[in-house]
Amino acid sequence: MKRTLKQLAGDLNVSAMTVSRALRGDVGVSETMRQTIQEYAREVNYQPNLLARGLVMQRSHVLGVLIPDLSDSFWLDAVLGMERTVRAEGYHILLAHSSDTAAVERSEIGTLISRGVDALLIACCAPGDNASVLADVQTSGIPVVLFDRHVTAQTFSGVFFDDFAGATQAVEHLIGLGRTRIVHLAGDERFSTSHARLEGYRAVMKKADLPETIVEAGFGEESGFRAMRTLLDRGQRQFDAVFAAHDPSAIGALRALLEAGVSVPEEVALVGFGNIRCAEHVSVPLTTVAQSRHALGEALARLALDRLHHPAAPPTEIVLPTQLIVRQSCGYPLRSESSVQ
Amino acid sequence: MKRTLKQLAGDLNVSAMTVSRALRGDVGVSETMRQTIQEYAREVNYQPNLLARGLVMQRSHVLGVLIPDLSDSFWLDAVLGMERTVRAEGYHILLAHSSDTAAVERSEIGTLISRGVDALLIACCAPGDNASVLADVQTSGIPVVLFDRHVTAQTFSGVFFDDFAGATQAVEHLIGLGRTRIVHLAGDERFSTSHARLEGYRAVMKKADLPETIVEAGFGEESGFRAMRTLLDRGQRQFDAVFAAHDPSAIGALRALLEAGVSVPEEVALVGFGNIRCAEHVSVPLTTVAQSRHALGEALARLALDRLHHPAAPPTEIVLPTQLIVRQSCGYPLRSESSVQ
DNA sequence: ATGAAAGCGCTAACAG
DNA sequence: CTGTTAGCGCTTTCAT
Repeated sequence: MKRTLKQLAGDLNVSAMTVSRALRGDVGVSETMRQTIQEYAREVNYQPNLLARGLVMQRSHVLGVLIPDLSDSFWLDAVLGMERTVRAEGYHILLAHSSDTAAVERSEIGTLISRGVDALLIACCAPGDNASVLADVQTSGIPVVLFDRHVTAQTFSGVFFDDFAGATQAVEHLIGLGRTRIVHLAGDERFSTSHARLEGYRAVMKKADLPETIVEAGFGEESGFRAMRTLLDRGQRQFDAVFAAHDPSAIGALRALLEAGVSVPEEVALVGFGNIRCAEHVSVPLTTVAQSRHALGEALARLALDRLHHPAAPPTEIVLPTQLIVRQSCGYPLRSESSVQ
Repeated sequence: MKRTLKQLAGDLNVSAMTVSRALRGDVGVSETMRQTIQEYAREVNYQPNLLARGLVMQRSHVLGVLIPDLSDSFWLDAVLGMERTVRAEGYHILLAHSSDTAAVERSEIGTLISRGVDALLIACCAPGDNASVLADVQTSGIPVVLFDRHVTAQTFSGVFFDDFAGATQAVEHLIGLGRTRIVHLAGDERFSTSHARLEGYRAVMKKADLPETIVEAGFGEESGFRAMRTLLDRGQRQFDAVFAAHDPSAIGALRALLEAGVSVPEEVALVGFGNIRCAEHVSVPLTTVAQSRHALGEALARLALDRLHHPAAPPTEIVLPTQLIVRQSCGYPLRSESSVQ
């Protein structure tokens, strides 16, 4: 049976207010009374109704997190970081996902607001379409903080990786290993991350006075595979290295290369971006640019909580560094990672 | 500014009730009135307060899902299946995770209840410790449905895979390929899944009159690696096949085998369980027992919704089949999977 | 230190 | 078809 505060009060012959105060550790209750009430509450396994509390307090202690895709561990790892951070402060996370669809994103934003979230933490899948919606939310008094993907049309607070620097690091590494004809498998340019990685590649190639080859290769393994097949089908191979904007497309490209009899890294060096779990397991362990997803989540959660307490603070962007993880696919001297010790 | 029903009513000079009815498409509102109200609501971007609605209706249209671990894509895929299924019926999911800790699990159950979830969908991480808590929840009128892991002490409704049959399939396949000295890398026996897989192995081995070798190898890659190292360190190798209760431990074992110079599948055949994403990417693509995670989620969601509408229905267990995915690690004639088309 | 009254935003039940 | 009253479970404010 679900018990209410009033029932407890009735059982103990005190007022609901006294029970409420005792249970929350509020002042104005005698020590003995508090003891009695808390003990009884535990005994009957009383659970406060947080909907009711949220209604009257106008604060649910729930943060709404909206990500593009539940099946991408990148987002989940970030959410895990947020979760750990906010749990310590008594907040919970209501997780929603947009399936990378602008309309769904809009409707999910609405639902989260409806459910009374205190702030909205969002990796926006449709920066173009939904910027104004986010602005509305912000205006209505609910803090909005962005992560990983920028929304250019407006200024929001957020936490992002230095995708540009990560890309330059990767490409410079390839050049340092003597590669000169480097292809970039670009992601979807509508996302700031893909765009920044592309720009990083271009900046380094330009500075080194090397010719740029850019192929749109999306996010996935299949599109990476197809992009590489297209490149290979052009006849005489005209590249000795590949920098992919996303690990899955790097892995797809790797498969296409190996199937075509091209040796990696001897003939073609390969670097990805993201350090997904499979990256170290694929047939040629993948060199890649790693991002600390937990750090992303933690920083974002802190930013959101800060905005909750200081709603008037100016928009703040936090930029997190990336790290190049060198494995075999880029042509480093071969050494087994797991043979350490 | 967040608007309320009453404000809308004031703006339009009608009663709150009329607005409420119009917005929910309830009967008893003239067509023109409905039009006017809906239009105005859209214009001012009204979002109903679902906390308030939930409070009065005693039904939040939120299902609480509790999983052991957010970073395991197995659970997330199942949640995705649930999400798709319940969204169509206007329900949302409040996701919580226990970090595989009994105490956290208990407290999360409490929080979910506090947040007014209509049902609890749980993959219990501590079947022993928390069975009574779940029973209490059930008694309090909130349907409890289990998934993947059984809780033996009580009878609950739930959806499970046929782990026993999956294991027999795997072991029989190895025997069919001529292997006779088959080792089982067992998971944690406290979980019904690990236990069922072990029993499946034992049943087949017993029936075939083959000697059993069982090694505890936990869930992870590292523990699988160590278990295999221990086996190999015993000197003369005494097995020609390995059936691991979990893919990660199979992958760890694979690494140990290859590092020790044992060829897979020639000298030792290997079968895992779970078909994790990396399974097909590892250096020797892994034969494994696959589970349809989305099917799990969908079946569970349906079961939960059904229990919501028929609270008195007797406990029902749904058992889902598994499927053996044959790749190279078990010694099937080598053929590239990806060369199709 | 304790209690009574009022109301958060919404809907069920009844009235007109 | 529309409005009024009451109350979901809780907390704030003001009494006592």
